[in-house]
Amino acid sequence: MSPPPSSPGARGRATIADVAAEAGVSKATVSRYFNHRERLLSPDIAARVEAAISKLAYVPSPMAQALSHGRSRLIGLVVADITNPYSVAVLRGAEKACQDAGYLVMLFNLGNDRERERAAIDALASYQVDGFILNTLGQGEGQADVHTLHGKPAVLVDRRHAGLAADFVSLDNRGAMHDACTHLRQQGWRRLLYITQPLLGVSSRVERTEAFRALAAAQGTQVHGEVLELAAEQGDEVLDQALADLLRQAPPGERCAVVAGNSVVTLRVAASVSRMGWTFGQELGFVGFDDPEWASLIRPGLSAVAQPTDAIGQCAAQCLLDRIGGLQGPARESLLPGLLVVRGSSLGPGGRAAPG
Amino acid sequence: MSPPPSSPGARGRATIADVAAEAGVSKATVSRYFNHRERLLSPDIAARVEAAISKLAYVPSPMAQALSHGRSRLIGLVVADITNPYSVAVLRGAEKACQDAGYLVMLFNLGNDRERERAAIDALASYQVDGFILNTLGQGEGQADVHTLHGKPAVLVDRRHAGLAADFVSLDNRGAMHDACTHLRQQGWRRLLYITQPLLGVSSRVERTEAFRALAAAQGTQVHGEVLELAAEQGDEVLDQALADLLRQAPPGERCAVVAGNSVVTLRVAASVSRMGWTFGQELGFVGFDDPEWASLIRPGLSAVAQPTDAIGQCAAQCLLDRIGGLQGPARESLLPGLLVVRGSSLGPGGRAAPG
DNA sequence: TTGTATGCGTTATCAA
DNA sequence: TTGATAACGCATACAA
Repeated sequence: MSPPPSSPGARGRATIADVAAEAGVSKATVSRYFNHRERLLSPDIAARVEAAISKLAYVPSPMAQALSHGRSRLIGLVVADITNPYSVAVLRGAEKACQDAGYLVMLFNLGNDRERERAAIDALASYQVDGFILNTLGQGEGQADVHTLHGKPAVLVDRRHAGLAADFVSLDNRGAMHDACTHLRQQGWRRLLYITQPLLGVSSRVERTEAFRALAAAQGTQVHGEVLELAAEQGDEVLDQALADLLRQAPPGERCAVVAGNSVVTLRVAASVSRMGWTFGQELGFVGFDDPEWASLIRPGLSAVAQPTDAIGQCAAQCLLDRIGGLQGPARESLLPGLLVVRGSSLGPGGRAAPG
Repeated sequence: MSPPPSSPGARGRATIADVAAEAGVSKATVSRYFNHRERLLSPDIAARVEAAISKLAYVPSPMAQALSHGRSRLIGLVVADITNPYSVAVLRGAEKACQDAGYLVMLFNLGNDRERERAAIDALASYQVDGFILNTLGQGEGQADVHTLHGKPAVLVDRRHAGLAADFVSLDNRGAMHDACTHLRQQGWRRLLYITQPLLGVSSRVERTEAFRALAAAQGTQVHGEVLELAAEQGDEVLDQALADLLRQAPPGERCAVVAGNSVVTLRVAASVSRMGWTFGQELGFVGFDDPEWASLIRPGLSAVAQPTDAIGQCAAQCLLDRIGGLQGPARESLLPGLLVVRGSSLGPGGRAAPG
């Protein structure tokens, strides 16, 4: 209530000097109260400092700390496309983990403009972020290399980076593809078409495609596998034609199914099937990567490999915090398992779907 | 190539002192080059400074600038629930506008925990953000008041704040509800049920509900309107029962339709209709607020009021930047119009849907 | 155990 | 027009 000595609150918040004056000690002592508490501070002094702090509602300025000590308690998060539900889901997990650890997240959305990746990292670095979480293309003009990170640790999410020896967190793409294809084969779908967005060197797309090809090859004559790269620019007729071809070229009695590389593809496939007047699980089997909220609304329910997006985000954040904490050693790799959710789209005629 | 005088790059990036030494001028001169360029700097000195800057790839430290000058070029963005697609869509527009203006966004997700609103703002403020974009509940323990904002300007998105005289940007809820209800009535749907998430004092929900009630009342005997608040905790049977009741209680020949308050509700209604074995546009008419990407996949297409989320985000950011730029005056209010997208779900038996 | 002095990178005030 | 110098808020050697 009574105005403290050095007029805090006069222009903004109380500073360490205000607290020092209020407690009748030096600024260094107040600083020590926060940083080296028990080790070197006498109880009575500590009590006085504490009283002054709570009286003035003093909170240290992270900006000033960053300038002085070098640590900002800021995490830079670069995301290729915030429109992508996957990015958002990961973002959510990562942001929560950072928050819990006392870090704040600075966001930079590339809007799928790979040329801005470098600029994004530089901008974030200029704010002295303690580390990066990167979910980007990892290609193009301003490709990131070790030097780009300004000596700060980084963790890659979902997409590997050619010249970047950083920790990596992602879905176990190979395992997930295995689960999806095995399930389809067991349900009697013999002719598989994998549809993906254009690979463009994006590691997750490449890995899934390669896993699909490897699985089809390993099945020998039992399974016939093809791959279609479908670009956003390509009209719906391209997809419609591809699906029609798939069924037409199948030998009599060989049932056809589609595996979609992500929910963007799933959406287009669902629209196409609707246009053709087909029903999933009848003319065409289906399993998609990603499990969007509307998957169960499409009759008779779309089977999907659900990604543990929240866990991926939290794991990424934890990895990074470990590194910020000083953890040394070679780049680590965390591959989290997906969860196959079986619905009607992938069941054979006599099959039964799990509830939901 | 040759090591500059004061060893830049030795420990991190070049500083203003390095540039000053390289150019043979004082730090103040270099600072002036950035802040008061043409006004008070001789051409030859400016040229020398410029050369040194590009040679050392010098970039001013925003942290140091913030400490000294008070401006951080940081925007604090508090969002109630980043899981909500609406929040993300707005976030996207806002982040882009901020980026274009040279601002970076610090993100804080409340995860629907209204008690953390205060903590969120404080945390952001401690980083000296220049302003806030708030999409929160605006209620609960740590309710925000003017003092909470630490003297920084703020803009409210989608949800008004009781004790906060800040600019406000949102969908024109009344207009959108008018469009939705008028369209339904014109198509012959006479018995309307508005389903919303629990109001909880959230202004957008309250406004839509009030608008619905007002419209129904204004229609007199032509339209019968009811409201259902559906909580996430309530089981599906509650919704199923409500829809069944709606139809059962309708006089013979009076067709029933649902208006959904947002895409969360839309999802549940679609699931319920699926469980009942109904078809939209037949047993039940439908228009929903928000136009999710899967709206056209639900047969025969879900009619919706699409929000201009991107514009809302950009408008919010621009409002805030205006204030940061010093704009005075009373709180402004920007109500952006929604776009009614008509699909099969709201058409009468003889109606024709717009393509898409 | 505590206080003094200095640096972190920048801007602003005041002289020159 | 340019240069010293003092903040900005904090942490840390170093001295006491």
